[in-house]
Amino acid sequence: MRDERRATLTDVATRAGVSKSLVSLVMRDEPGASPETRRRVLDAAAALGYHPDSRARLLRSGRSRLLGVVFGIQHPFHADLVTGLYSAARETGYELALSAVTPERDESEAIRGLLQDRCEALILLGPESRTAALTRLAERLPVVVLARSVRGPDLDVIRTADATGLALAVDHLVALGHRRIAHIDGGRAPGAADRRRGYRQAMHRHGFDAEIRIVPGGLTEEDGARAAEALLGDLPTAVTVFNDRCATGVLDVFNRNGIQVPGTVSVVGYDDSSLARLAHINLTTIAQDVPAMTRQALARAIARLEDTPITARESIVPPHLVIRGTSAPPS
Amino acid sequence: MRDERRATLTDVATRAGVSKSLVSLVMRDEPGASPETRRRVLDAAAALGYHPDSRARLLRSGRSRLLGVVFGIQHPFHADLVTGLYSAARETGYELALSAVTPERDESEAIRGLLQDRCEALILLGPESRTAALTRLAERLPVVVLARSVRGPDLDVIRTADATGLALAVDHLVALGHRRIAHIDGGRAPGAADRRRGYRQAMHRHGFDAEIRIVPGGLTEEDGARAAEALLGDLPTAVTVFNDRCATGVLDVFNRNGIQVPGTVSVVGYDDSSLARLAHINLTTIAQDVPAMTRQALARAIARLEDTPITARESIVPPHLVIRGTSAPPS
DNA sequence: TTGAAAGCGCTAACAT
DNA sequence: ATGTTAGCGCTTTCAA
Repeated sequence: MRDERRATLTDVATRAGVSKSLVSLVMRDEPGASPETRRRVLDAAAALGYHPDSRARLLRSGRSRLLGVVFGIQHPFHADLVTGLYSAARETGYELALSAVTPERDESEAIRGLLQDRCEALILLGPESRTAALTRLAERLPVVVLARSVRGPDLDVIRTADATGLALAVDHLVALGHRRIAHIDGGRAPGAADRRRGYRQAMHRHGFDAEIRIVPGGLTEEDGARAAEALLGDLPTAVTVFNDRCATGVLDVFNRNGIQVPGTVSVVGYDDSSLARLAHINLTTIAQDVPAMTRQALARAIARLEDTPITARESIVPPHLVIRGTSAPPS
Repeated sequence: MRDERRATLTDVATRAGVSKSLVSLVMRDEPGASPETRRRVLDAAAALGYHPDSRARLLRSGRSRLLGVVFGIQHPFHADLVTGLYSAARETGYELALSAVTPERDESEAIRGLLQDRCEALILLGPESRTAALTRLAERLPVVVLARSVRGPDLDVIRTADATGLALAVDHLVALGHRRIAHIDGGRAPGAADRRRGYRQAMHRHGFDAEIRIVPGGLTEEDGARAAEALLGDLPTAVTVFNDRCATGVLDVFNRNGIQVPGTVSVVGYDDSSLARLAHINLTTIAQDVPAMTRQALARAIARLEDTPITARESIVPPHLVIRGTSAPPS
């Protein structure tokens, strides 16, 4: 069974008693074949279990219609973005080729794989590569950077207004009556600098310069746990955290130490990842607009490929606050 | 820059002043070209920035050397498996093609994509498809099922001895002095039935039939949290949980309710996912041998493709216990 | 509406 | 050691 050669276009043509060209047209849903022929071809194809060979197709047409996506497999928010990208790719005529960054497979390797697959454009999720490397890459093919802020001549960037996001968090907490608000940051992670700045500016705007307190954090639960421990000696009444994953580490340490959330300390995360939505976490957080971001990323990549004129290289998507159970007035 | 046509084999041949065949040989590192020619070709290729076109190559050679991998993008343990698969694929001469299952993209769609890419074999991580569908698929190409137990004529299965895993967990707890040990199960998830059975058998073996208590759980933090709440009214002294993710939900609810872990209740997870290893979670768990499983999965797929004789269709990898901080003698 | 022929970039079989 | 030829499965002229 497995050894039967796959059916080819020629097989279908023979069986349907027409030329290859006609079969080609029909398979691509192009006009130019009579309804009668169309039906015959379709029948023959079905009977033979024919599936077009994308490689040959692409080889001939000189295009792959493949968009490469580089993502961090350990990163929950990237999972959300990939989910969005798949949805956005529907009906565009382009396919996604995934390439994961793992602890043992770095970004350049992930990118190399996609280039070899002849992807026409690349979408990079929170890439760690240096700006110079990204710029060089963008000389070869369109590159869309998602969820990281970079400036490069040929780079398209779709990102959240991260500073605004943190301002929303601080404003929310201030509105609740907080003023001793700390920030657990993301270190050198993409977006961390902007979020730090947003926090600082918002605190300043409210006249709480004296309360500004930035604790070194990171992107993982572990980083959050460590940061929370550092906070234990001198608790603020509220904490904004770099991301949801880090925030769960914070919550965990607070729980273990009998610190009520939001009773004693309020916690606000960032990303609105699936983590935050879990009933027992129920984290107040800043939501990045994943559908908008992924739709735009795809649209941008395709526009570059099809030479559609584009004005802005950078697109900044506004975030919004999602109030859940970890924020309340100070006691 | 971007518009320059990519260099082809012919370009390199012209530039090096040799035939295409020679270039082809050199690029594939095959013997049959003089060192002098080899150098000239390599120089020319470098000068032109030539990269072989894998599609054309594969079209011609009739093979894609592509192994399709279907995984759940929201599933932390799958992330570990994919990481292992990438490492295992190094130096095999085969490449991995990833296809994700997302909330909006089901398994059959993920598989369809890979088939269209002309993958030669498929590796499915904890597939949800029905046995009949998997069997039908296996008629078309070699299929290796990872981390799920299925029986089908042409299916290769690599999985952990899940019943043994739960026996290890129960034995460990019994050795510590526990006898009121509950199990939060995984419902209909892959592996759940075996783990339930392992729990039941181990309890029976220790003569604790009267203490057998199975609580409906699931794969997510949420499921774990719900199950833990169900337990609150009548706490056992120890709980074995379907997987680590679910166990973190359990831990969280216990923390919130002031229940000491492991003081009041011991908790043992399953998977040894990156989650369990986090310092602040520090979960005692059953480790699946990811390197062994992924190495075997790859080897099996390749063996099928190369008609290497294989005796067993099913390979059962032994798990082992990883003792961390969530298990201790009952108080 | 249909078909014949050329060729995408490459490898394989066969010459030399 | 090197070159020539044919053709993988498809799309794309172009002609009928």
